[in-house]
Amino acid sequence: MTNPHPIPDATIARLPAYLRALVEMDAQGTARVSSGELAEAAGVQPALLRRDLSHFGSYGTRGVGYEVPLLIREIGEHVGSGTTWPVLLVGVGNMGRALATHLTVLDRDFRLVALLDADPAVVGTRAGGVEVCDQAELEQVVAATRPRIAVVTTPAAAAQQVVDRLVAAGVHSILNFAPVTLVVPPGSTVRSVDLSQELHILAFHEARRAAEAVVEEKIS
Amino acid sequence: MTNPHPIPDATIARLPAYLRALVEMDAQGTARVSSGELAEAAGVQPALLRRDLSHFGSYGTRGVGYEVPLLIREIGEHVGSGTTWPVLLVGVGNMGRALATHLTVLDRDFRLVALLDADPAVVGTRAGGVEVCDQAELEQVVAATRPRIAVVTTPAAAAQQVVDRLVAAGVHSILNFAPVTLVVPPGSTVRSVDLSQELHILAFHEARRAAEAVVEEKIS
DNA sequence: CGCTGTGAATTATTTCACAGCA
DNA sequence: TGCTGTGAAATAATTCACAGCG
Repeated sequence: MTNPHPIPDATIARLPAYLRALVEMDAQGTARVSSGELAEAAGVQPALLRRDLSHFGSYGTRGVGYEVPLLIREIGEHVGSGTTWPVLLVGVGNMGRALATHLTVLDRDFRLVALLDADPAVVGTRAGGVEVCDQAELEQVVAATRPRIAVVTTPAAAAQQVVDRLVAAGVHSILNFAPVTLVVPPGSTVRSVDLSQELHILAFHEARRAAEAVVEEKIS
Repeated sequence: MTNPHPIPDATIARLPAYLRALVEMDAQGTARVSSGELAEAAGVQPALLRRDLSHFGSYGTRGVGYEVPLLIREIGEHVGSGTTWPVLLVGVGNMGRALATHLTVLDRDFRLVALLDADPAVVGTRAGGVEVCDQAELEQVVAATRPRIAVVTTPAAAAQQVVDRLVAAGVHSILNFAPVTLVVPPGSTVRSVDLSQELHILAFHEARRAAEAVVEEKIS
């Protein structure tokens, strides 16, 4: 019923970075890594990497390290590499178009199965090799293409409504680029990426640095 | 020297969401909010909102709540609203172009001051109202336009080198969209946004949901 | 010997719950 | 009265440090 070890969210969020580093090592012909090497490539502390992996099992050899191909397989299984996840994208503006292309070109684990937009001028055009359908037909398109993940790049005002419809239609994993805080019922997952917020966080750090520079100047 | 209260990173990361919710409320003519209302709009618990704000001072009125315009001013000051931050973008591919437009159109706190790309075919074209310069001239462009924040949308292979040059040139805040783990010296900040990683995290949750559905089926 | 896996300690973050003020 | 601000408690995440194994 409840899991023996609920895997920390923070761990899950780091798995793709480990996997990427491993794939790169594999491509360069590296057969084994120590936790120190892999941790450095992924930008974390060695102990944290070992702890993260330990949540899933024991894949290393003491005194030696990890077999790269084995670890790729194990982590890959957890983050769903190998499977090809069907993805729906809603909102084919600048950003949506760029993401559609990106997705189609760059990642073999995800396949764009449908595009939706509310603007009649955009419906019927193509992006990432897929024709844009009318957003009004969201439910039918979901039923026909059965996406497991949706990317939302609509204007902020439309996003919550779109997400509600997606969830009702059975799409429970959503990646949101619209600048709004979205709510979904438990059992569904939203992750949001927000350019403006990211920049404001950086601006906070910049402002902080500027303030410190002033203090240092006063001291000297 | 060291700060009296180091403000938690987690708090900083939430400030932009609070600010956005407040700005929306202000636009709708709401003059006051309780922590409960604002917390709901930002998708957090009321106590967490109050704790976050308390790191900066005491802006509310007991028994009443917060004055929306006052709080906008206070939070805005911390995340650098009001100032216009000059931003440089490196790597004018699909994604770079979309972000350049996005940035120019959507946010008054940030201004695109320069674009760089390594591809001679792209140099000289325009995006977001700015002409693309040669990436080889990064140092000169930085010296001339003095960006405080850089957005990196180069291919993965080029990103670390670009970041090294940016940091050396005095740009200490970087938003990375390239699919690599970047390292910067202490005193600089990188934040990374990675489509593929985000999708893999969602895939993990999807896989988990699928597994649970199977378990439930077995029980019934 | 060297590196993994992991208890224990530490640090960070969130939530509880209520005193205190407008 | 009702809501803020905040000690204290609870929870989550990370790091230390070392036993244990190949």
